[in-house]
Amino acid sequence: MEDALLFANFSRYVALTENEWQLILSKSIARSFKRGEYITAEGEVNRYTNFITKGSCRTYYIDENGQEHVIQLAIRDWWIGDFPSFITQQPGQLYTEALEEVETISISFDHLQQLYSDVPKLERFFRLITQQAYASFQKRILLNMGFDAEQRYLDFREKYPAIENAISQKHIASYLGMSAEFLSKIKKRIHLKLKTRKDSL
Amino acid sequence: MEDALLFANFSRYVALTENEWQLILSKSIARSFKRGEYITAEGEVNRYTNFITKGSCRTYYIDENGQEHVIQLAIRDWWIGDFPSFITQQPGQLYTEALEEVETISISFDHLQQLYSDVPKLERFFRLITQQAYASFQKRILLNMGFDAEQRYLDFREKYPAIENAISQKHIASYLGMSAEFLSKIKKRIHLKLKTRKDSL
DNA sequence: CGTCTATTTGAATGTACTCAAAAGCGGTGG
DNA sequence: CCACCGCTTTTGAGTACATTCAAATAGACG
Repeated sequence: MEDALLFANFSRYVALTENEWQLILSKSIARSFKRGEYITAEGEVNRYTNFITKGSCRTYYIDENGQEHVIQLAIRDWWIGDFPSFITQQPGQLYTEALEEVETISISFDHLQQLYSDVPKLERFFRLITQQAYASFQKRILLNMGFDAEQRYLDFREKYPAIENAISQKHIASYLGMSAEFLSKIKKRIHLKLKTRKDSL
Repeated sequence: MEDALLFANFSRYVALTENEWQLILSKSIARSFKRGEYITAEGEVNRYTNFITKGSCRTYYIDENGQEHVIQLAIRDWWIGDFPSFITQQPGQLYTEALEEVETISISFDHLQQLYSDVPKLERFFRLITQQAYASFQKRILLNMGFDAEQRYLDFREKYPAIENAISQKHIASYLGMSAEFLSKIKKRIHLKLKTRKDSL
């Protein structure tokens, strides 16, 4: 039913023929996860690349002190998973948790390799979205190094308003590399600034 | 002369025929840079993807306060450039500086697009190395969030001993997201720890 | 409605930074 | 061959941004 969303996603980079699209569909499966269930888990091989058609997830890892760190947040129309594990087909380090009822269209590693051969455009598609993801990771590193917590939050809010509404501040704070308490303090500070500005007008 | 190094680099992921290899070579050019010259610069479109055959570089950006932040360090047998600018062919934000005499084998964006069509294996190669680079960026974000400055330095030293010898501590500190002074203090602290441990044996 | 989790707030603390100055190192020219 | 210059590294003192811990409040879900 949500196939159209996936088709539109592909169409941003490649023009698939009806045959190619049907071939891809025939190798795809629908999966669904309840709130709190895991799409990937530490120590397990991530066998699927997952396109979210409904719900939201967070991908995180747990450091040696038991602390969770959110690597990625994702909502409808995004691809999600433990990418390093998927491409190497080795056990991964990341958990991907459904933050609510989640539905995906997923392609297994083996099917994807087949599809790369049968539908070369798909190889192009994944090269392009990986390059995009790489570029945005680079921007994120850049952002984490050059900017303080408040600026990082403002940038995030501007870039992903849809995520800010869908996902709890706790996870957003972790994604932004700060404590939940500190994010709360930042938001207060920003409110005060805006109010002060209005008062002085 | 250093073509063999590039061929070996390709061979890590794809098996090229002699014809394919010659085709790639015919679209490649050798470039060289003196110490201090720029391979990419802010505001310019990065027209080439560059494979380093000699020397070392750093890729950095300058934030709004005029501070430099090293995104990437690279030596012989690595690919370098302003990736986001290259893939979009839009003006970039990054400087790539030759830290000493540097030689590269470079392929222009246009030639590369042609080669993707003529040599599908090349599209596979770049998909694979981009995925690798993506995965390593992910690890870097993970590392920056979960670990303090000392642990990040120790991890770096273990992972890239060749780079630690080739490139000044100042740039390494920047790459690791800390001030040069602080890296110096960390190194002293590590020495003291080792000495103390020896003394107590 | 009650419980469980998320968010807010405050106080004390710490990690890493800035600034300034001294010491080390490498290259260049007299 | 040595002296000087510029750049990198080291060291110390003071500071700031962000954290941890604890407690109170608010919100979500059954």
